[in-house]
Amino acid sequence: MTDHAPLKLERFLPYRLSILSNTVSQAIAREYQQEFGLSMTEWRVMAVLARFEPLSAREVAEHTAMDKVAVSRALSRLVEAGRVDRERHGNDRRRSVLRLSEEGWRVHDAVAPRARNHEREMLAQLSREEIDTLARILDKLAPV
Amino acid sequence: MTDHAPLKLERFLPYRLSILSNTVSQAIAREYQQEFGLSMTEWRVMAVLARFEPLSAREVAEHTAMDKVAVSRALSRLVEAGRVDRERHGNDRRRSVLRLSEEGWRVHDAVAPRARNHEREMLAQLSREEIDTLARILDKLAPV
DNA sequence: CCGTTATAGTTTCATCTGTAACCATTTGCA
DNA sequence: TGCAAATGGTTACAGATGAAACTATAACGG
Repeated sequence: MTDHAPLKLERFLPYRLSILSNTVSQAIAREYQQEFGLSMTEWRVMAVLARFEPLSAREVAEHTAMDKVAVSRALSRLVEAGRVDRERHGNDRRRSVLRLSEEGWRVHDAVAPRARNHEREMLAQLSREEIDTLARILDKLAPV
Repeated sequence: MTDHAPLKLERFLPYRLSILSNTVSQAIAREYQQEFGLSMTEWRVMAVLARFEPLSAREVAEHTAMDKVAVSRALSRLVEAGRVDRERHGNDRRRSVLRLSEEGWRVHDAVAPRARNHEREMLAQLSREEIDTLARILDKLAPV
């Protein structure tokens, strides 16, 4: 047997990050799905529209770090469900002009507090100092 | 306009974690894929076998936090590729007995240092104190 | 023993995701 | 102008993923 130096997966940072992120995202996603029939991607699109509307699909993609195909699909479901209104841009007929509908706002206002709550529960396990450091780490490793 | 209190997605922790994790994982996955035709899941299975072999498929699933379906699929590709040897357990013929093949060890020994390297590059952006705190945070939020 | 229940692993199906190709429209510039 | 290149967005295809059903074997309780 030669010296194979196997990797300790459970100490390997990319692995641990992936586990944590999946655990958290799936817990949240499951809830949105069950109560509002809303996928994670759909929710991200709605959250961005709530903040910056009106936006084009491309702008939604920029804000959400999703690619344009994913955005297009999420939007077609949201428009179908009557949660987003889509118009054509007056000067550039390629662009869409996207806004939350009234129903979209209702869903947003129901989901947003729950989202915050999930984050709060997560952070409640950490000390003040750990929270600050985590924010700093994320700024360094994944600047938005 | 009523008070809609939209969510700041780019400050929302689950979102940021997901971005970071996906960025890191995809960068690594792409490399393994190109050079060894190895998916992330396959690599995880190999890493665990390297450390604990022989294992049954269920044990691999426990160590990797993957579900048994994902493990089964990864294993069938690895066995097919001659990277893992699969036998039946003597006393319990439901179980498989899994080990890296010689070829599997060769791949492992080529990939493991690269994996460590990725981690090192990532950590190089952080201070000693941030690294320690991050480890502590992960222990709290995603105990393995 | 024998029938029920549990376990190991695979297969199936429906959904999701990423990449590339595609269509329509607009822009840039010869 | 008018034609090539760029842009916004959708569609098509291929591979990945998760839940549930299924097969085979083993364990358990009367």
